[in-house]
Amino acid sequence: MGAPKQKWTSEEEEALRRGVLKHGAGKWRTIQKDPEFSPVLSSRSNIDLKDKWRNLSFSASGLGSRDKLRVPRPKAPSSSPSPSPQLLLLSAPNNVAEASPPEDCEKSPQDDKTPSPKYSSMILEALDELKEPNGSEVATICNFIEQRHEVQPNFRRLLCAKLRRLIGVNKVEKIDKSYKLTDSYAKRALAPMKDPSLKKKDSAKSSKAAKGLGQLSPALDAAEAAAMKVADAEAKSHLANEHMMEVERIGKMAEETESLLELASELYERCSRGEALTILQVAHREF
DNA sequence: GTAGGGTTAATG
DNA sequence: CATTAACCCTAC
Repeated sequence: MGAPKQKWTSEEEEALRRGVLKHGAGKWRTIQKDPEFSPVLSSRSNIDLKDKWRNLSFSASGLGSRDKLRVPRPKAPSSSPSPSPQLLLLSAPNNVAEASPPEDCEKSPQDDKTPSPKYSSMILEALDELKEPNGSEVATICNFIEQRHEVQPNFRRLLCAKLRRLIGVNKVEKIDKSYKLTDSYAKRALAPMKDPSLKKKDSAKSSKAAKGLGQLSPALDAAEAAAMKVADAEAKSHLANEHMMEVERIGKMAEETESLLELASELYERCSRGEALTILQVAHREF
């Protein structure tokens, strides 16, 4: 009818963010009924909240275009004072549980009419198979999948949405125009690592080291740097005794890197919203 | 009620 | 013509 699309206003978006901070992501109905947000979100359903949060999350986690601030909001400090000073807790909506080790690696016979089952698997499979160090562009992925399975004519369009979704769960990362598997996901997906004979570790981790890192976010840079250090340390330690120690150290590093990334996301979010933070606050996590 | 897949209008 | 944001549908 007369309303093609009802775009979200800054107020609605703000209410949603605060609602999630208060009640947590997933409690859409609760947020929508909360007297604090209900006036603003009256025209939105709980599903609308969920969808909007999904878009927001993907935008936030999709690091790549940080130059473009998505805050056309006039931002009036006088009328709309900074929201809840007490919060935090909610890290980012992006790092959700990605528990799916036994991801079905179904071959999906092309003969079988598989209308909906696991396009995600095909994409991950394609990315894994292509192994492009710089990532694969959508056309490549599309082509690859088309060769293995019958897909619908509008598959390319679906693929874009699918990729975005995979990025949302940190299984895929976007580099410029291309997509590739995330380090963390690739590691667990294609590394049984079951070598009882304990072969010597190959130090072929230069795949991404030599690549240009300029377009990655600082947080990811840190992750990459940590990964490189880990790899380096791994190559250097030949002593069998030290091996275990290294493993533990690596695990710890990975942990720290992850939390650092989380922190970076939080900081970036806040800065995007116009909040000012001091180094001291950051150092003491008092924000 | 929620999560996720999928579709369509809108925009660069 | 590719991508995004809002919307819709279905399974759990």
